[in-house]
Amino acid sequence: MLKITRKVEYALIALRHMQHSPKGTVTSAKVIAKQYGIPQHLLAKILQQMAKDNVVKAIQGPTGGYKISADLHQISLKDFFEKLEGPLGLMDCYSNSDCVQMKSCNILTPIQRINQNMRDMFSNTSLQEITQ
Amino acid sequence: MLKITRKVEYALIALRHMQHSPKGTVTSAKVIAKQYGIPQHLLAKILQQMAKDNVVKAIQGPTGGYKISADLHQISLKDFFEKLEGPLGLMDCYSNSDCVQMKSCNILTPIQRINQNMRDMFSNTSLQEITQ
DNA sequence: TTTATATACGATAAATTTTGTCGTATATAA
DNA sequence: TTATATACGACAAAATTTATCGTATATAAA
Repeated sequence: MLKITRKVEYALIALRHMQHSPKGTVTSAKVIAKQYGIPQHLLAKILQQMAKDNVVKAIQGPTGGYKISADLHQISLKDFFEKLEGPLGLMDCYSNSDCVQMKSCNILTPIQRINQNMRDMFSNTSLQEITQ
Repeated sequence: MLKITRKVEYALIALRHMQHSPKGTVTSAKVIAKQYGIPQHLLAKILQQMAKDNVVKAIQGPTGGYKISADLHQISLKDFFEKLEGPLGLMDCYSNSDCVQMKSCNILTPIQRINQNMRDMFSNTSLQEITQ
């Protein structure tokens, strides 16, 4: 419980790797996958998604790869997580709302408080802080 | 990602229910299960575990059930979560440590910081605050 | 003393989510 | 033209979560 997924983990590893590469460098999914023992195809898909989200830029063809295109200071961890995994919440009822127990649920409000704390925490941390 | 499990959810619901019952009352798993639409057998097991953890006390036989036995002010959400689900960490490497990528992992330190923030947050919240 | 109702607990099954693979298409540098 | 990269949907495997089942034991009440 309360774990980040491999998807997010791999994304962070890739970002941090690129952040520490010489400026202007393009890094292929293959290189990162090998270095960190990540399934190459899987990492590629994650990088593709980040490209769609305008976090990285993809360069095709041989000598192609990815490079960071966003200002990581400007992206909160919350936004990053949500781009990759959807709405952030301790329970599904926050994003889903089709819970039949809604009416009788007695912990909605209290959980909401913790939830807000968590969201605040991730809102106040930038991607840069993680990958720097 | 970053979700609490049903197990924890059900545990909190049960605790909150008991907390709001007249003092000295014993509540059976059945009653709570029915009221909140929780699988009865499953809830029973969770309550049994909480009994082992000395959070509630079990009374056997007909008219039996459970009642809160601990001072919920004294139990942090972190301890409660960990009693039910084991060590709390954003990634498995904190509890597991048999990760082959350990050496090459580049996000261990940064993740550790977030992790600590999360643990602090849950350490500084008492069960009472949730169930009150 | 019998019966009904509760907890106790291990085994197992179902469901869901996460994680990873495969195949094919397209772009492009050499 | 070829080799190597991204693009992307479909699918499969694995892991985890969630739920069920069966049987035993305790005990209050009839």
